[in-house]
Amino acid sequence: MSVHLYNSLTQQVEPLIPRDDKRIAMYVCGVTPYDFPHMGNARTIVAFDIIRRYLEYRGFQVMYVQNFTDIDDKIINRANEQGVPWQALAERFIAIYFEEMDALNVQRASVYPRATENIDEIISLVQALEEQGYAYAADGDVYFEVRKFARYGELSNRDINDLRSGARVEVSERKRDPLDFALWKRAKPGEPSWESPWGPGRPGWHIECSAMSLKFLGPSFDIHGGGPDLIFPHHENEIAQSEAATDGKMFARYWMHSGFLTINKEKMSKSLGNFFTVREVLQRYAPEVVRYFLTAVHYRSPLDYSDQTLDQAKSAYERLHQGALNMQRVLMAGVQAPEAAPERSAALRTAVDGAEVEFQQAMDDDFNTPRAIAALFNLVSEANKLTGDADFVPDAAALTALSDAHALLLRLAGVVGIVLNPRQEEGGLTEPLMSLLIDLRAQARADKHFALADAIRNRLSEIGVQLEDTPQGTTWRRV
RNA sequence: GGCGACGUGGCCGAGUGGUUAGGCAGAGGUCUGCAAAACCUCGUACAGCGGUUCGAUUCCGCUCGUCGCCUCCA
Repeated sequence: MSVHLYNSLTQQVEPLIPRDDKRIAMYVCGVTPYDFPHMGNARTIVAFDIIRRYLEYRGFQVMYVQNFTDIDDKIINRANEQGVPWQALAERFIAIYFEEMDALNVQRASVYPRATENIDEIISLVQALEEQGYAYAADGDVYFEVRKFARYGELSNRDINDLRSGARVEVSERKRDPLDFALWKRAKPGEPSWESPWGPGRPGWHIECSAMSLKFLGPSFDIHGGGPDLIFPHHENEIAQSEAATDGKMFARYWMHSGFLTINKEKMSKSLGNFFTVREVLQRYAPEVVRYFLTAVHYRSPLDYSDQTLDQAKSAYERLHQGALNMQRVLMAGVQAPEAAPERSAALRTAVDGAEVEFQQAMDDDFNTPRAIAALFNLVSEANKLTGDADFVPDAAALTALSDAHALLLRLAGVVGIVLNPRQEEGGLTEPLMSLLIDLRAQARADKHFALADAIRNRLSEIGVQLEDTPQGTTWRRV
């Protein structure tokens, strides 16, 4: 099987056939950096991070472009509220965006173009549309004439005549039709602006994505993604202006949209005010857990945020993490049975041999992460069955199987961005001190000084360190 | 009003025309000095009503319900 994905444009699952053999050109609408990223932003960005990672795992070379809308009403307004220059505001939140996405283990895109760095391209595109009769200037503004583009509505599956014209669309004296949208906005006094053939102004929202995707990826690039609330009008408008400007060349070949992050089953959004920022959530849950939470549900399904769903994600993540530690513990113990007993590890061997195929089949089917993760749980389960026996002493075959299982588990988890070996502080005193305490407790237990042994364990527990006695000795972890 | 998605066991969440998803929580048990971790066992779920079929949770229709888009929004 090959990679299949759901194309919003055709509303069905299709095989992914890139424009250029093993190379994939992918554009994802990024954020407007005027505030802290919220969990809804993270959901979409993580979804496309998974897609990108999996495509690379499958041997594709991915050119991944993600923009920043760094000039826009929201930025100007927020900067005015705070009394800071609009550039400084955007710069600040771009930096924060990177910090937080890094924490969620989001791989950097190939390029992060900004609207303000591509004003020339934007102006050229608007000019082209004007020359070809799709756009008209009006008093310093330039609008796209929607009714001139016959295929308008194809992505969002709408008939122009069904849209409640004027009822909820921005009404403007300068527009010929309420559906028309701004390509270029005349500058109001005091607003940031750039010189243009229509006078000083700034780009409309939609045009920047067309200009930047065409610039970096060219027409008919492979995948265009974004949040589901961008389908209409943003992506619809992108298609209209891009295809109108390129003689009808298909703009993007596959359109992909993530599902909403909801809270109490309602869409989480800034305008509803019911949002949680990534920062807030990271104060309560480890970044690996948050990443797991965002990864364990199919990217197109709604994902409900609550303490309960996060707690469940935490427990599930811990199981995977603990499973990896269990394997590692046996491998590091360096003990091997003199007698071969390959039948004991046969089940694990079978699981190891099948896991990657299961994982791939799941991911090939429109990036089905829940199924892919189930394959990881199976691996952990088989390894635990083997190492959990009190009388277990690994033979050579078992050590090989465990070593393979461990490597595979970490590698496949990594393909969907789940980190099972969180970075430990290096060069600190923690490790030697812990092993000292564990040795002292072991001695106390051997001497039947259980009160002392339990005191050590309890005091450690109070400071968030959990001791676990296993057949291979005592281990510890933070809780 | 137009368009669309969805309704799976206590919870989260895949999937399929007839065969165990997976996870969380819970109960019992094994191991352990005790605890934790781990392992074993336990839940016969697919909104309702019709239809197609030898057989439907899975296909079709209707009803009910939830949610989304139609305005800035990931």
